[in-house]
Amino acid sequence: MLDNNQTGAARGSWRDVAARLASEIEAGRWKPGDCLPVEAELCAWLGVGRHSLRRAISALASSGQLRVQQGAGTFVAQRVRLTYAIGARTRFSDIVRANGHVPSSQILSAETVDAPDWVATILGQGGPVHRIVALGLADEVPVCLTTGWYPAARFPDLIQRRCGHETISAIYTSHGLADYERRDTAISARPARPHEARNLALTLDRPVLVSCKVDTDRTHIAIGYSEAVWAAERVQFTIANPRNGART
Amino acid sequence: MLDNNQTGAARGSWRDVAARLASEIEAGRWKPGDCLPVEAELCAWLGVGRHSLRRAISALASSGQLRVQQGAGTFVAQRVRLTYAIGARTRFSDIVRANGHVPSSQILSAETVDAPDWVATILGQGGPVHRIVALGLADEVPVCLTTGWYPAARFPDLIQRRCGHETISAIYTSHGLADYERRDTAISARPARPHEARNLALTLDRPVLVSCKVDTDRTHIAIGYSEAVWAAERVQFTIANPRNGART
DNA sequence: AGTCATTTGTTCGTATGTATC
DNA sequence: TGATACATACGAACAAATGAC
Repeated sequence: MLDNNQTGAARGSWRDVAARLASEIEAGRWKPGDCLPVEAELCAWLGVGRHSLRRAISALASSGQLRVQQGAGTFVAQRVRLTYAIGARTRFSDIVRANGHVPSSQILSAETVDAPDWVATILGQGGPVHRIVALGLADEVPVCLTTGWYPAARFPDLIQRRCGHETISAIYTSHGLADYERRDTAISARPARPHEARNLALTLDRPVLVSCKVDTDRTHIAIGYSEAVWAAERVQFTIANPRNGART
Repeated sequence: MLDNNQTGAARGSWRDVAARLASEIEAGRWKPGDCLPVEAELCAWLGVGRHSLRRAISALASSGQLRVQQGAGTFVAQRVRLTYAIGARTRFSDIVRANGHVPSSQILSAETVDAPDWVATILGQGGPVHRIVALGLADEVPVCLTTGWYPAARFPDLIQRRCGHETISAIYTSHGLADYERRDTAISARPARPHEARNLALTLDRPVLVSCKVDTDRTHIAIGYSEAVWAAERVQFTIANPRNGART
C-alpha cells in the first residue's frame, strides 16, 4: 500500500503515523527483533484512532520494516543483503560467506513422487522424480527456498546423499556428469505466496525473485530442474557480461 | 496484505468476497479494461459492508487483477508478458515484436544536470551529465521505465539525437564506440515507488524488477549508466548460459 | 473556466472473532 | 482456562480526485 503522498501527509493521517513510526524505528527506539507496544498504547501515544494506526502498521509490515503476528505482537524486522552471481557455478554457502554472513541450510522435504505434468514436460519424461525442497539461510535469516526435481531413475541415491549434505553438483559429478550444462536461466519477480512467505519470514505480497533453470547432460537431455524463490529484499543478482569473459 | 488463510475463509469475510470477485472476473463477467459497479452497488450485490468490499478490492488490486482510480472507478486490469534476454544486445522494440506485441516508447524527460554523487562515483567522473528518462510500452501497456546517465562532455549531441528516436547504441557507435562493453548487470526486485507505479500503471507495492548496467569503452572507462525498472508481472528475464555460447 | 454530481480514500467509533501465551 | 493482542466486521461521515456539463 502506502501511496503517492506528494505534498506531505496531513497531521494525524495514517501516512503521518507510518512516517513517525518509521523514523522512530530508524532512530533505534526499538531494535530489530523488539516487540512494539500494543495497539491501544500506540494509539494513545500517537493520538490517533486504531484504524489509522493499523493502516500505518500494515504499510510498514508490507514494506518489510515490521513483522506482525496475531496474538503475539508487532516486531521490528531484521535485515540481510547478499550479492549473488547468476550463472557462475558457485555454491550458496561460498557466496554467503563472501558476503560476510554465516551460511546454513535445511532440507525441508525430500520425497519421490510422480512427476506432475508441467515437470514432466520440462524434464522431457514422466515417471517418478525426486522433489527436494531446501531453505538457504544467512546468519539464520532465510534467504532462498529452492525446489528441485530430478528423475528418480537416473539418480536412485540422490535423496540419501542430498540429505547427507552433498551438493547436487557433486551428485551429478559422481554420475559421470561433470560437464553438465545449463539451459537459459529465467528470472522473474512476483509477490510471495503463502508457504513461501512463511518459510522466508516475509509478509505476503512482499516481492520474491524467482530463478528457474534446467540442467542437461552433454546431449542436452534434461537431468534436473530447479526453481529458487529468493526474498527480494535480501538478495541482488549479478550477471557477468558474456563478452567480458568472466569465465575461467 | 492478504493473509495466511490456512483453513479457508469464513463465510462473509473479505477473503470470500475477493474470491467471488476474482472468479467473476475469471469467468469474464467484466472484460479487461471494464469498470466495475460502484462500491455501494457491489456491497449490496455481495451482501457485505463497504469495509469488507474495499479490503477485497484492495487485495485484488494488490495482486494486479484490478486497477483502482480515485474519482473514476475500479477497472479490470490488462495483461502483457514479455520474455527478455538479458545480455544480448537486442533492441527493446525487437523483443517486444518477437513476443507478439506492438512496441512504442516515450521520452519522458531529457535534461543535462550536474551528476549527483552516486552517479559521479559510478561513472568515475563528476560534471554535467545527460539524464534521460524513457518509457517502453508493448501494446500501449507500459513495461519499463529507464533512466540513463551519460557524460555530457563525451556526447554533446546525445539529447537531440535521442529525442529523434535514435538508440543509445547507435549514438555510441557514431562516437566510435562500436565495441563498447558492459560491466556486470545487476538485477534486483522491490516494490514500485510512487513515480514508477504512476508511469508503469501499477499499484504501489506491486513488485518491479530493476536492472542496472554500466557501459564502458574498450579501456573500461564508463561511458554510461542506466537503470531500468520493469513491471514484474509483465516481463521475465532470461540469461543465456555462458558455457552454451549463445552469442554469435 | 467553473460548478457539481459521482466515486474512491480516509478516519472515526464500536463490537466480536481468533491466535498466542 | 483465562488474559492478552491482533483480525475482521459493520456503520457513518467527510475529504479528495475525477469527469461531465
